[in-house]
Amino acid sequence: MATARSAAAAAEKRRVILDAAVRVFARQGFHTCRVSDIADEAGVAYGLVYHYFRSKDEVLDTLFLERWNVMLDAIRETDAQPIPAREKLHAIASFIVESYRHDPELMKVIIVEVTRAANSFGQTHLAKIREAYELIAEIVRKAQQAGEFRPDVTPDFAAMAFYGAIEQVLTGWIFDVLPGGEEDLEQAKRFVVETICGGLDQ
Amino acid sequence: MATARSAAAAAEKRRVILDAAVRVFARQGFHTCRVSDIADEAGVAYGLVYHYFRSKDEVLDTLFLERWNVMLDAIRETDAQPIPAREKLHAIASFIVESYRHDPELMKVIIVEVTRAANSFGQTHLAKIREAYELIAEIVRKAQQAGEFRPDVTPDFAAMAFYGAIEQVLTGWIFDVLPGGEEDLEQAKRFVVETICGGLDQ
DNA sequence: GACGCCGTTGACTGACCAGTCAATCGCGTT
DNA sequence: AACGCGATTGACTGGTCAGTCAACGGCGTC
Repeated sequence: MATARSAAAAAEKRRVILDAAVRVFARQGFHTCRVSDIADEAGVAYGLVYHYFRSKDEVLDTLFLERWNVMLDAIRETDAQPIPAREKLHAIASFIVESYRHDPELMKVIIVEVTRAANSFGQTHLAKIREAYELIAEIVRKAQQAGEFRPDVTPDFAAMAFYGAIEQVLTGWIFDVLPGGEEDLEQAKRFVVETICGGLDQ
Repeated sequence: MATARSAAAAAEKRRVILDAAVRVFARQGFHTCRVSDIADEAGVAYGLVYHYFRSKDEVLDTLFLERWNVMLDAIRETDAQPIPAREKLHAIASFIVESYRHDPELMKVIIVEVTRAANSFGQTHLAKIREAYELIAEIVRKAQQAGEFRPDVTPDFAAMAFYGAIEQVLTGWIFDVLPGGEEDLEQAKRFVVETICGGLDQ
C-alpha cells in the first residue's frame, strides 16, 4: 500500500516545514523573512513549500490555528470543572505559561505575529481571538452571579485585563524585559491570579 | 526676514505630513501603506516627504517619540506628587485613556505599529518603552515599602500586569472588541485601577 | 528685472520577493 | 525492467515600492 505510507510521509514533511517556519518566524519575523528562508531551514526546495501550503500566509495561519484551538479547548474544559473561578483563572494562566515553557518560539510567533498584530493577521483571526476573551468573560460573569467576584467590574473588561496582563508578561519574557527563568514562570502563574483576583492593595 | 517666516512655514508643512501619516497609518497600517499614500493624503508631492524625513521609518519614529515622551513626562510628574500609589496609577490610567480620547488614530498607530509590534519598531524603541514599565514598577516598589501594597508581588511583574491591562483595553476599543463610548472610557479608568489594586474578589 | 536659494515636483531606478511551472526524480506497481 | 504518478526541484516572472534626482517655480534680495 503506497497510499498509507506516502500519506504519513507527506504529513511528516508538512510538519518539517511548519517546524522550520516557527524557527524562522521567531528569529526574523513573518514580514522580514523570505519563503526561501523557510525552505532552507527545513532543508527542502523553495517550491515544496507551495506544494504543501497555498501561500506564505497559510503557513502562519496553520501554526496559529493549530495552537489556538488547543487553547480554546483547554479553556472550555477548565470552565466545565466544578471549581472556584479563581482556580479556573489559575488553570488558564498555567496553561498559557506551560505553552510558553514547552515551545517559546511558537508562542512568540503566535503573540508577536498574530495576537498582537491586530492590523495584519490579528484582523483575519479576530473572531478566533475574541472567542478566548468571551470564554474568560463568561467565567467572570458566572463568578459574579455566584457571589465569588465583585459585581461592579464588567466581565468583558475583567477578561481583557486578565488576558492583557498574561500576554504582557509573556511579551516581557519574549523580549527579555522580564526575567524568564523556571522559577519566574512558576511565580507568574500565581502572581497573575493574585494580582487580578486579590489585588495589589495591602 | 525670510528665515523666521520660512522656518515656521517649514514646521507647518512637516506637521501636515505627520498628521496625514497618522491617518494613513491608522487606516492602512504602516507596512501596508505606501509613501505615496502619505503624500496624497497630505496633498503634497511624493518627494516632499523625503525633504522632511529621511525615510518612511523616520515618520513613524517621530510620531511615536513625540507622544511617548509626553507620556513619560506625565508619569514622572505624577510620581512626584505626594499622593497614594493608587491615585498615581489612576492618574496614569487617566492620562492614557485621555490620550486615546483626544486622538484615537494616533494612539492606534503607537500601540499597533510600535508598542505591540515588538519585532519591528518595538525592537528599535524597546528602551523607551521599557522606561515606562520601570517608572510604573518604581511607583509599586515605593508603595510596597510604604506598606500601601502587598510586598509579595514583584514590582516589575505588577507594572507589566497594570500596563498590559490598560493596553489590552485600548486594543479592544481600537478593534471594536470592547464598547468605546464616552461612559466606557470614564468607567475604564476606574475599572483598571479597581481591578489591579482592589482585585476582582468579592 | 535679473539672480539665487530652497521648497517642491513626480518620473524613474534598482532591489526585492511571492508565487509559477516545466523539468526531474524516485518509489511502487505490473 | 518499463511505466506512471506524485513528490521535489529551482530558475524565472511580474509586480511592488522605497528612495533618488534632475528640473521647476516662486519668493526675497540687490
